[in-house]
Amino acid sequence: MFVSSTLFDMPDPTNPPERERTWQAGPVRVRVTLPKARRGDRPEPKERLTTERIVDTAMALMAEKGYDAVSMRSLAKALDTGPASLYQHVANRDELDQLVIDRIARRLEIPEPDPDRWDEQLKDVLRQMRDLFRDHPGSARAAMAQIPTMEGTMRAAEGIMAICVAGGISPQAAAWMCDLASLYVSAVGYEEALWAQRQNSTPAGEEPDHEAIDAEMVALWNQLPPELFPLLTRYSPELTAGDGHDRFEFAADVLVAGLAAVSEKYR
Amino acid sequence: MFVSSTLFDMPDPTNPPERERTWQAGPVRVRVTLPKARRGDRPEPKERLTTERIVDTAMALMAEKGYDAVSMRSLAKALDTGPASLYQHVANRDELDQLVIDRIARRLEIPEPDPDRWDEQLKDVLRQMRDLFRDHPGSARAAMAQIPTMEGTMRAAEGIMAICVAGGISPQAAAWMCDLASLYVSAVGYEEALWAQRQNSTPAGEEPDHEAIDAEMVALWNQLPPELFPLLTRYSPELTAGDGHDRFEFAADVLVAGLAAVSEKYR
DNA sequence: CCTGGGTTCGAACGGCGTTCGTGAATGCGA
DNA sequence: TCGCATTCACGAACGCCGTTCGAACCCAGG
Repeated sequence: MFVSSTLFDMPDPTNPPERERTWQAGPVRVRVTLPKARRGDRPEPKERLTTERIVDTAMALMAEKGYDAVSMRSLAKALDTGPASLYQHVANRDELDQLVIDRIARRLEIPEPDPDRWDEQLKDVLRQMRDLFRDHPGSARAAMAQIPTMEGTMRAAEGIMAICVAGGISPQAAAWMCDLASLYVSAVGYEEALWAQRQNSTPAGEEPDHEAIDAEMVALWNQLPPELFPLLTRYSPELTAGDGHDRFEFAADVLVAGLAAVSEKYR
Repeated sequence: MFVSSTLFDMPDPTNPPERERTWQAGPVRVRVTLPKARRGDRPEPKERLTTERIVDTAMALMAEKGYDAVSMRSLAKALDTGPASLYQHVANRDELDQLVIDRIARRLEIPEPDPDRWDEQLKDVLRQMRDLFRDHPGSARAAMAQIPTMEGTMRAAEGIMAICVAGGISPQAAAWMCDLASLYVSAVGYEEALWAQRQNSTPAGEEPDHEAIDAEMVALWNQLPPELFPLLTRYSPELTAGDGHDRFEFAADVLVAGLAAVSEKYR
C-alpha cells in the first residue's frame, strides 16, 4: 500500500555548523515515509515521533500561545497523538523544559573576547540573552523552572567567563558573575512573561505588547497612598520612568560597573 | 446547647504595633464561640473562616512542606473544610500568594537612613529580604509567581529608595534599583527553593540543607567535557567556590558598587 | 514465517483550580 | 422574640494537569 520507508542519519537541523561534537545526544535518526500519491483519504502513516519533533513542536506552541499552553496533553494533540506517546522520548515535563531552553541557549553568539571592549561585550551578551527569551515567549518561564545544567546553558557561562577574564576581571569575580548575570536575565524574562500573560492572556498570538504592560505598571504606582509611602509618591515619576528596555540597560550598567569595581576584592 | 456567642473587634494580630492605618483591609472581626464544657463528643462548632486564618495556615503549610504542598485543596483540608469555602475569603490562588508574600514582606525592618553608611544599609536590606525568603520556604516561589503590587512589597521599595536617596544616589538610579534589587533577591530565593525541592523532596520538614545543595552543584560542574568548555573546566574551582551565602554577598557588593558607579549617569 | 524488543496510544489514576447550588447560620428590623 | 434577607460553608462536579499501565502494533533478526 505504501512504498517502503528509508532510514538514514541526518545532521542535527537546529544548528548545522555546530557539528564537531555530540555531547548531549547521538545522531538524529529520521525516518521518512513517502506516501503513495493520491491515497489521500486513507490515514497517512504518521511520521515517527522523535525527541527533535517533540521539542520543535513544544517551542512552536510556546511561541504561539505561551508557556502555559504547552502541556503534555496539548503537545501530544499538536503532534496528533496521545500524551503517553511522548514519554517514550522525553522523561517528563522537566526534561522537556530543559531540552527547550537548551536548544534556545545554543543560539547565543559569543563574541571573540576583546580586552578593550569587555564591558560592552558583556552587556551585549546580556542583551542577547534577553532577546532570546523575548523571541521565544515562555522560554524564560521554562528556564526559571529548572536548574541550568545542560550544554546550551553552559555556553552562556563559558562566554561570560571568557569576556570577563579577557577584560582583566579576577577569575573568582568572573565566575560568580556568570551566576548573577544569568539569574538576573532569566528573572527579567520570567517577569515579562508573567505580565504578558496576565494583562491580556494574549489570545491570538499577538506579541506581548510591552508598552501596554508598562502603562499598566504606571497606573498601579500612581494610586499609592502618599502617607504610607512618601518616597514612592514623591519619586513616582522616576519609579515609573522608562520602559523595560531602559530598565534593562540600567541593570546591565550596574552589573558591569559593579563587577569592575569589586573584581579586586574577590581576587 | 451552646452559650451565645460574642462578637468584637480585635486588632490585626500579625503586627500589633502597626495599627495607625488600615490601608489594605478593615478591622478583623473574630467571632468566639464558647462551647459548653464536657459536650466533647458533639462536633465542636468550627471556628469561623477568615482571610487571616487562611493565610496563617497557608504559611504554616508552606513552611512545613514547601510551596507545592499548598493547594487550595490541601489548604482546605488543613482547615478542616472543603476547597469551595476558601473562595469566600480569597479570590483565587493568585491572591492567596499575594497575601502570603505581603504578610512576609511586612516583617522587613527598614533602618533609619544614615548617609554615611548607605551602602552597608542597602546590603543589609537585601540580606534581610533573602533571610525572609529563607525563613519562609516556598515564599520566594510565591513572590516570583506574581507581580508585586501590595503593601508589604511596597515597603521594601520605600526603604530602598530612602536609603539610596540619603546616600546621594540619583533618584532615577535609586528608583530603578528598587526593581533590580527585589527582582534579584526573589530570583535567588526561587532558585534556592527549586534546588531544595528537587534534591530531596524534603519529606519530614527538615530544613533545606544548603550544604548538600552546594555539593550537588559542584559535582555537576566537575563532569563537564573540557574540550567544549575550556574556561569552565579551567576555572571550575572558582566556579564552584563558595556557598550560597558567599555568592549572595558578592552579588550584593556588585549591585551596590555598581549603583554608586552609574548613579550620575542616570541623574 | 516466527519471535521478541521497541513504539504507539487509549484509558485510567490522582491531583489541581474553580464554579455551582444547596442548605445552614447570622444579624437586623419589627 | 420572631421572621427574613443576607452571608457563609461546603459537597459535588467540571475540565484541566502529569504520569502510568497494558494491550496492540510494527519491524528487524533469526
